[in-house]
Amino acid sequence: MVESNRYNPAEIETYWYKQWEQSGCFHPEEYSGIPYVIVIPPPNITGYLHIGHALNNTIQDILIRWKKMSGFNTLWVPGTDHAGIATQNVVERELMKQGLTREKLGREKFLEQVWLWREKYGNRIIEQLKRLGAACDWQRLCFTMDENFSLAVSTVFVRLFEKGLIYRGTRIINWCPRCTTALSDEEVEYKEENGELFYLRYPLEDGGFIIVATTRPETMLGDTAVAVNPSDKRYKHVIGKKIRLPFVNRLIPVIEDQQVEIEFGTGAVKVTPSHDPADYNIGKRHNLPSVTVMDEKGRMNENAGEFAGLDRFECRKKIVEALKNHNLIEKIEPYTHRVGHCYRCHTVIEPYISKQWFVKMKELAQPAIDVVMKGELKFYPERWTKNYLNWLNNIEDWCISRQIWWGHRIPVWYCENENCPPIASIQIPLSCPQCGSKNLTQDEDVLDTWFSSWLWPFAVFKWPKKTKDLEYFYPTSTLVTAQEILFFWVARMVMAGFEFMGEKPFSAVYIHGTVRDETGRKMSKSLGNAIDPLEIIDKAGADALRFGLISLTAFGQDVFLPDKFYVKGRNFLNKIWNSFRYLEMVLEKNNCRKVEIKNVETFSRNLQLAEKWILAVLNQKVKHITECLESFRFNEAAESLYEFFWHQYCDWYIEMTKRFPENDPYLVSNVIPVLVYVMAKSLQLLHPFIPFITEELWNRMKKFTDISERFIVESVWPDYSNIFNFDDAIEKMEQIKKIVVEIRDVKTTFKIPVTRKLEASYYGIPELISDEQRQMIEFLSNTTFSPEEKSASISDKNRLVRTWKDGYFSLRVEGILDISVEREKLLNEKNKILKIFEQTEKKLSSMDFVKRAPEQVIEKTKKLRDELEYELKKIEKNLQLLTGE
RNA sequence: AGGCGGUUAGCUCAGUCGGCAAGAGCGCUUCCCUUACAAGGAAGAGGUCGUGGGUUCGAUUCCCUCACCGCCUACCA
Repeated sequence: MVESNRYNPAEIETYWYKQWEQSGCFHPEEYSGIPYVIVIPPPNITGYLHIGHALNNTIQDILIRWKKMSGFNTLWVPGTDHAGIATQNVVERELMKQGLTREKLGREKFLEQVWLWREKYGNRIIEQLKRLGAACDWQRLCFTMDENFSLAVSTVFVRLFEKGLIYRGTRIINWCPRCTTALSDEEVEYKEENGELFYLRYPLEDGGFIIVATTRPETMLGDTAVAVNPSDKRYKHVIGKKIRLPFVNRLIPVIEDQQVEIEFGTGAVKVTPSHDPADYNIGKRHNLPSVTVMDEKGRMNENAGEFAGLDRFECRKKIVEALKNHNLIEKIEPYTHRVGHCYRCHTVIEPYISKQWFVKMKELAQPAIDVVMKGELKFYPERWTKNYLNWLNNIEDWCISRQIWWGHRIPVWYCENENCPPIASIQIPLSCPQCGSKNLTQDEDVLDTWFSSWLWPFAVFKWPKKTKDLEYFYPTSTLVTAQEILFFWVARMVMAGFEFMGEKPFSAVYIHGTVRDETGRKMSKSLGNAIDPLEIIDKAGADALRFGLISLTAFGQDVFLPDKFYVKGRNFLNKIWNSFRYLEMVLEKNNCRKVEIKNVETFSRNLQLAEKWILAVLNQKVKHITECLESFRFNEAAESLYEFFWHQYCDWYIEMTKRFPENDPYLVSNVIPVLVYVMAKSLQLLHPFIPFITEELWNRMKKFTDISERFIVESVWPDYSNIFNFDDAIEKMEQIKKIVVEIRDVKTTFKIPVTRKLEASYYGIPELISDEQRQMIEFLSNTTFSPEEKSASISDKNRLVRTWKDGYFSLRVEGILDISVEREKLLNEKNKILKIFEQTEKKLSSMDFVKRAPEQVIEKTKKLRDELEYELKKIEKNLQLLTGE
């Protein structure tokens, strides 16, 4: 063998990916057959491939490759998301290094910079997906800011606007003072924080105090009331009285509101309609004025009097100080509470009153609820259904305007005449339909990025154009995603699918787990706990990464990745590689030119036991693997294949075939074809999981087989076949394996190297009667067997006897045997089995059990009892033989 | 506060309909560089399946309690 005995993935992976891409084998052009379609959850253009992407895309790749091999016309549409806020932040940071800001540049120049950045880095993650092996159709690569996609976005906006489902309104929304934009409710992340609860003494106009509790004393400057619960007796006497608000000297009333909790704090709450969503509601109910005390950057504004100009947190300190000086703080308690943060920059969110665009969601949500209720759209695992429905049933309107520049500009124009209604239009309107004025200005804001991604499953096919792609590939089949974007994205896609296509966007949603580190935290760069998948690809190859990831990730379960998780995959690849080298060697030694594996008939006649056995086991695997894939149990499939290939095919079958001399007729006519056939089928079954090595080896097989497909992914997925239904062969082989293990065990017990050939004789062992079986046992246990006529005699220093069924075998050993080792071992074994035996006996002697348990179980238990009994007898006998007792 | 998930070998995880003598990989012990593979081979050790109840002939599996870990929803300032 010239080639390395270690598998080196680097070159092979690069080579094959290029071949796949150039051949266009992932690019369906025909609109025939049954389509199987996946749209990728589009990663951000700012993104790097992280381990979560690796898992997400490996799963999609497995599905696509398996379905393609199963005869579907498969399509996996890739693409990226423009990620408005995230991308704008990244580019702004770049600019900052040059001392520039977007304001200095101006909108147009700034957007030029973003596009430049996008050209340069926006496809970084796409290239990384290729390294993972993703079978995407790159010719259909899509970007949410493509011309077509933008058309889809404005079309959707205008349609919803005209339908009255989009409106503009002044409301309290989530505001990020760092990104200076509004956010939707979903874009706020709540984190538990250790803060303080301040008890403030608010002076009543006519003397005395009322004490209110707050976590945000700086907002007091915007207070317009103090509220108490109407049934709170403590405060009955102050209702309607006025409070002189410190620092700003405003007179504010004490009011009653049901919403106030009597139990919390002092039972009296300060009301700041401008800076708290709950207070906003109280304000609305009582017609309270709103006083905004901060600007868009989170700094105190002119309404904050002496505190104007201070940052909100700075102001908090200052105001607490000032309150203390005026003896207006009753007490301060430590307090943990949940604080909202911007999901893009993690700045503390400020509830803020502003004019924004909203989508009315209730009506849109209904079909998305119905389709799941009817079972026409299913979640795997099923439990997500509840989360999904719960969110949709309690849905709030969606704030879609963002005060940033990067994104789809809101397709609305305002007439110079303020009395004219806003004009929503796909094209730039030339004049105001109301007054005819040509002086129109477009809304400054852009749309939430998710307002484009919710159109993904049909916009990728160029909707609203009526394309062939759209007609044939929509609706898609399976969506593979993580739980984090169930609301952000999945639910909204379902709504959009019904609203604009009149049909669900996919019928199955597989939600996989989140990859976490060993402490249970999400892997993320900022935490510094991330495993970089690219590093692993460099080190061990994408196949190793994929295999490790998949075999550790159970159905919908989160996974804590240990840092060496890829080792299993790496070692497995090496095993496959070397077993293949062995095959090549055997073929060469036996001058095999062409093995016909396509026509099973050619080699499946007159098979001996071992060949029947491995084919039968393979046959069972084929069925099992397919079932696993159908139910998203990828880890089980991967594990099962691993076990079969390594521990059945390599450990036993290949080893067995080594007993034949070169050019043995049966070896050439049957064994080698079976070896090659099982290899080929295994490669196919493994291909969705580890595409690169299987492609390489598949192609190498063309030299000596009738394999002709260009790529393994174009071959046909193995099918269960009745021809290989050799159940009895499986049973017989298990017996043979047992004898071999028994003999090896004797060798190990006495520290005899496996390599040392032992002479042995036997009596009354049925497995040793057939030539084939005897040869296998002799070969695998490295012994020579000759029959004995008489019954067993006692073990002695040169001979060790072990019973087997009604017979025995005895091994001749040179040198001294330490009988005590064997004795101890047997005694231990005996104790262990005795316990289980007694349990089983007890079970069987119980009337209840015999009466109520199903027949099968009773049979099984009896069989177990008999087996244990036999084992015990065997050990007893072995002990006797050993000691002569 | 509610909902969901988890708790199985030293570590990371499997375990479908209740019927196992409870599995894997890594790690560990002993022996072996046997011409496919030391990223390997052979033989092993290691678990009262988080706690306490219940249902059942039988529970790691189903039900309830509690404990701890994690996640997701929620306007208690």
